[in-house]
Amino acid sequence: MSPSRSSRAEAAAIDGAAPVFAALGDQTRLRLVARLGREGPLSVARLTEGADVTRQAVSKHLRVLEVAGLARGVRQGREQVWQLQPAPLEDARRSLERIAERWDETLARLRAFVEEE
Amino acid sequence: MSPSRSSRAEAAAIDGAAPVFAALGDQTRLRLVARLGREGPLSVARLTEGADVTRQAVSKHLRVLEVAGLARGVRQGREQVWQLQPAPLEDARRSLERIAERWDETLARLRAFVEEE
DNA sequence: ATCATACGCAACCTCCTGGTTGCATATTAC
DNA sequence: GTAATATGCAACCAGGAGGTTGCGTATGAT
Repeated sequence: MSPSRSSRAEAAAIDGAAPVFAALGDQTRLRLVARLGREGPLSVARLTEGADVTRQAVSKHLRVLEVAGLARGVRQGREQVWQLQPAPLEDARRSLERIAERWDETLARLRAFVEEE
Repeated sequence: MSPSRSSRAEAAAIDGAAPVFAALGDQTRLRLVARLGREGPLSVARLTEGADVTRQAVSKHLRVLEVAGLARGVRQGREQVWQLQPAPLEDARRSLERIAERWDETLARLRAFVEEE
């Protein structure tokens, strides 16, 4: 296994994170995610209350979240109930952690380099 | 100060996070961020090597990152050197943490509710 | 049986995004 | 001074994203 810097696996993880961030990168959608986070599984209708767009728009956004793996919807009677899928959220969070951590290392290296002059 | 659930401040934090996620939600851009994280400040030219798009495209992406507050570029002679701006990255990470945490609470509540039946 | 509710599908529209190419400009190298 | 390098600016283009409206359909309530 190659050393810590820039492994294939890490590059793949980063590429995989992009769609998740893209899914989170819309205000309406991020609000949906936040609401699902604190109010638990919710139907499309209930999610539409409080969102300032049409039910159709909400449905579309939920579909996008589903494709990104961030949420899942199941039919219950005549309503479809959506819930968060925490795994990809965690992965995304870890990606950010890695990048920030690397940046700290980089800054330390640069400082050391400058001080050698 | 209001209690922990859904404060104005938190809502604002979430809304503010969306543009950051949007900026990270593009593969080319996320790769740039990752590279800046591990290789430190880099010029546009050096960032273009290794990116599979034009220098112009890279420049545009850097501009987007700048608007989102994620990176900053300074002129040094004839080249412009870009570096990461870790604060918004941290904020975004914290937003995800909050959502995940809330989700855990929600699940716990639901489990308790179901068991009461 | 009828009515209301909750939803999906499809068409459509507008605007933004990611990308390119061409040209102009400032800086460094020779 | 001249050539090469590093970048910015502007125009342009194709496609996708977010949104709406209209309609159809399944489920639940009365």
